[in-house]
Amino acid sequence: MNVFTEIRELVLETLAILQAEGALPGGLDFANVAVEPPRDAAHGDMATNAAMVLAKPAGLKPRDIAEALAAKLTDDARITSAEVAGPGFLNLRLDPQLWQSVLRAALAVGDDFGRSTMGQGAKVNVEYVSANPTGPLHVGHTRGAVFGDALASLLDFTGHDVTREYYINDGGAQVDVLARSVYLRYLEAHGQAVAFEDGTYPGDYLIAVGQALKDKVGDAYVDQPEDVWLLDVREFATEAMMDLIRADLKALGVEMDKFYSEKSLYGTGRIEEALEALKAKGLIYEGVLEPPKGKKPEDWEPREQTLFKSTEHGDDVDRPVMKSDGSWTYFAPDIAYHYDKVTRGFDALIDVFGADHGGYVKRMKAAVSALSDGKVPLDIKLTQLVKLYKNGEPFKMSKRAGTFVTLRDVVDQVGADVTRFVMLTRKNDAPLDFDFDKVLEQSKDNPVFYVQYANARVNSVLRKAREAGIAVDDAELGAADLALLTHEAQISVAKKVAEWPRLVEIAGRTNEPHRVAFYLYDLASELHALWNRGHDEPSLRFLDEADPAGTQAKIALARAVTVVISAGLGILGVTPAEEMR
RNA sequence: GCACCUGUAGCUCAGCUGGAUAGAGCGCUGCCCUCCGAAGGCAGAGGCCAGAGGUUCGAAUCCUCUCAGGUGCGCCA
Repeated sequence: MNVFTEIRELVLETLAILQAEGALPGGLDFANVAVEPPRDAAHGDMATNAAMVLAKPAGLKPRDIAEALAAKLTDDARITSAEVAGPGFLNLRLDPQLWQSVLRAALAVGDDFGRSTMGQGAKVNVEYVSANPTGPLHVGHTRGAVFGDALASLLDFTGHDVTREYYINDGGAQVDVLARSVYLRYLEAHGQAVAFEDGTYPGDYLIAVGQALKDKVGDAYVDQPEDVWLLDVREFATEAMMDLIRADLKALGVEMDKFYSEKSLYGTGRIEEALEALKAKGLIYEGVLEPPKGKKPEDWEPREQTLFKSTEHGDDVDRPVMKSDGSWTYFAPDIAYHYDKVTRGFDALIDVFGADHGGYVKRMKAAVSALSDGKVPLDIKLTQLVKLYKNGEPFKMSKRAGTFVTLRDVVDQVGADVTRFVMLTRKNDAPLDFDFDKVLEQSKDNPVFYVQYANARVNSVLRKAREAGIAVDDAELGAADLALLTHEAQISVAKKVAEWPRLVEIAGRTNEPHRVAFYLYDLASELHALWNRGHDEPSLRFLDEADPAGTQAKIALARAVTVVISAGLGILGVTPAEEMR
């Protein structure tokens, strides 16, 4: 249950009554009427801007509308007071039973508390990671993987039908480079001395692949020309790399619904089909592009290419789909891939790219807009760079990969849960500092720990209550007399719990899973604060063996907090900690 | 040159399709453990929300321009 939408419904109904009675003119648009938690708790439990939003179109003074609305709202049992304040805010105080019912709802539905039907089952495709199959995943991919995965979970939680998808770039020149690199390792496995020149991948991770190739084909490819082995080795190496990547993703707890191969678009008419679709709309032509300004046009020569008129759909310049030698640019299969997504019937597409692909956003949006006649929205989320630190010092290099820090380096050192949480404590479009020491620190400076600690504290109370013979299973807590929770510190925690369903919808609407992480930190903070109030006011301690009924009520509140923490961490893909070690 | 992202406390960052006196952590100052885990909590100091215009009842939030940082810009993906 979302108490904010409930009260908003009440406000809208009341406004309609005022209209029926002639106190408000008809034909008003209520879309901008909001019911929100006030910034300052002293203002009450909720506030609505209805009077201010409607004053102008209604031709009335905000305070007059607010007064009329207030008089009627207090007729509802849930509203204990309604006061007009400031420029026309209406501050509402709510019956404490409302918070009690929220807690009971949380205990009743568990991890599904806050789940929303907002998305109405819309089919959404979230494409993320999509790293080239040429090596292990590195930190940059890790952030994209964590972000995309949490976003997908968030959308699922808000009522969307989500498909998690990985696009395998196995069709371009980079997989030929991979094949040649593996071939060198293969020769090496046969005892030959090899040199890794520029344009090959020297990483250690290919040694095993070269060996595996030897095990498979023996010496059949030794000292053979490239055209004998290239296709086969490419296939073999790509498979090996995808196995590696799948294992990396698994180590992070990411599971894709679909892996889509770029290669499958070639030679099957799929690219041609997609471009025909654009051509039918008059968006494909032969032309010559202007040279880019500012950049040294050293070897620039005007060339006629096949171009996509992306400027018709918001891009800055038209983009080539075919090179001057007649082969496809990388953009062409990408168009075909997105065409495929559109024809699979998705209502919305989301691509998660690294920030270095920012220049690619407009053309991709233009392509999807053109291919779907503007019907399928494409949102592209860019994840910014991750800067690594250790002991406050910049950290780099991995023996295993040669030139970059891998996903495995990170997960092996700090664990998947910490990696995931930390990478979601920043907006996707802000750079992220990741300090190997700090993320393992056990202090409130470390949000992962802080949230997990709150969860562990509650579990500790639950254990002790059971030892004391007090019934604290969710069903029993749900039946507890929650009216005993009268202290403002307790109500404050309950209110924070009640904000969860609203927070979920905001995060889902904006495609911003980081909001969940920040909310969880706030929620944990409320719990810790209440916990420490027990020092000064023993009546606030959760466990009081002399007062089983009060204890049940207080533990019900604490348990509701962990229900939300569990639900929130579930979206982030993090396992709640039962106890700290 | 152009496009996109970013600019909020000394530092690192939140800020809910525009709302009331702009928040948190770190650091700094002072408090709180005979008491469920002090791995915590409370209080205080600290701001021209980069700058200038505009839109409106109301702007950190939307628009325009300027400044600063980052990323990218045909025959690499």
